Amino acid sequence: MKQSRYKTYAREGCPVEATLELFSGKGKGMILYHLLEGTLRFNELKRRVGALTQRMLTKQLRELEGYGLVHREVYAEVPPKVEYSLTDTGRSLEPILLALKDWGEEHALPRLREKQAESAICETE
Amino acid sequence: MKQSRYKTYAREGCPVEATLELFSGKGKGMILYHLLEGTLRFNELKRRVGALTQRMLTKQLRELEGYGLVHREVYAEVPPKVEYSLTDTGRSLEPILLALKDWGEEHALPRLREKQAESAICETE
DNA sequence: CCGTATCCATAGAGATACTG
DNA sequence: CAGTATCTCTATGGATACGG
Repeated sequence: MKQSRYKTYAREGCPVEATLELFSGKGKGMILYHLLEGTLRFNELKRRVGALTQRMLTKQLRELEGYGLVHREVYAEVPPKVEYSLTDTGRSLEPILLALKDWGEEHALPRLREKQAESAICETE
Repeated sequence: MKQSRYKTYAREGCPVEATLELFSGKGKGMILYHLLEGTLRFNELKRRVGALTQRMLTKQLRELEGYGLVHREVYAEVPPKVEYSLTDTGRSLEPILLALKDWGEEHALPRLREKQAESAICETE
């Protein structure tokens, strides 16, 4: 009855999809990747992540915290200071994040540039 | 000026996000994962992927084809026969897919079960 | 067998303004 | 500094039903 070396997972409980869900939502990949560096304050993260609105950054961070991947440390100071860091579970994603980065640099980015070249007619501003 | 061993990527051109975009859309992870097995016909894929409607499966496959990750081979027969397989680029995602699967089995699935236990009050049907 | 076409509901995300 | 609060728009995906 051997028909596959890979286990067949249906939707409920597919480990691939379950893991991908952690990254679903704009910017989660980037956030996690930048936190590999170490602890970052909200605005440091915001600067690194670039094109994410404050609202979105907050939202994604809360979700990541909910997953137990990110730790949020609030300091009772004025002005306010909040630091974000990876939990152990979050850090265990490092191999995945680095693999995503490597693949992207090798395959995805070159294509993006092609596409940008195609549609370079617009938005030269 | 060393401040990070990791390069700082803004949104445009972040390789992590660029790679993640390939997986965005319901079922893409699962589809790619199952195609690691080898060539599959539409309905074989449908069975493995389980809770994906025909419409969605078609849509995701078209997008993956568009990314150049999946090859679609149509046979001019009656009844129709269409086979899907990974391109070389698609196959190069294998390390990522396996890493996602391994992480999921170790971390994500145990949590899912917790959550399901919590909300087990509803939908026992 | 392998899809399209259509309609509809919801979740995701942008812009912007305000606050402890 | 580090967030909420709205309000709006679009993209995503489910449920059919039909077609080559």
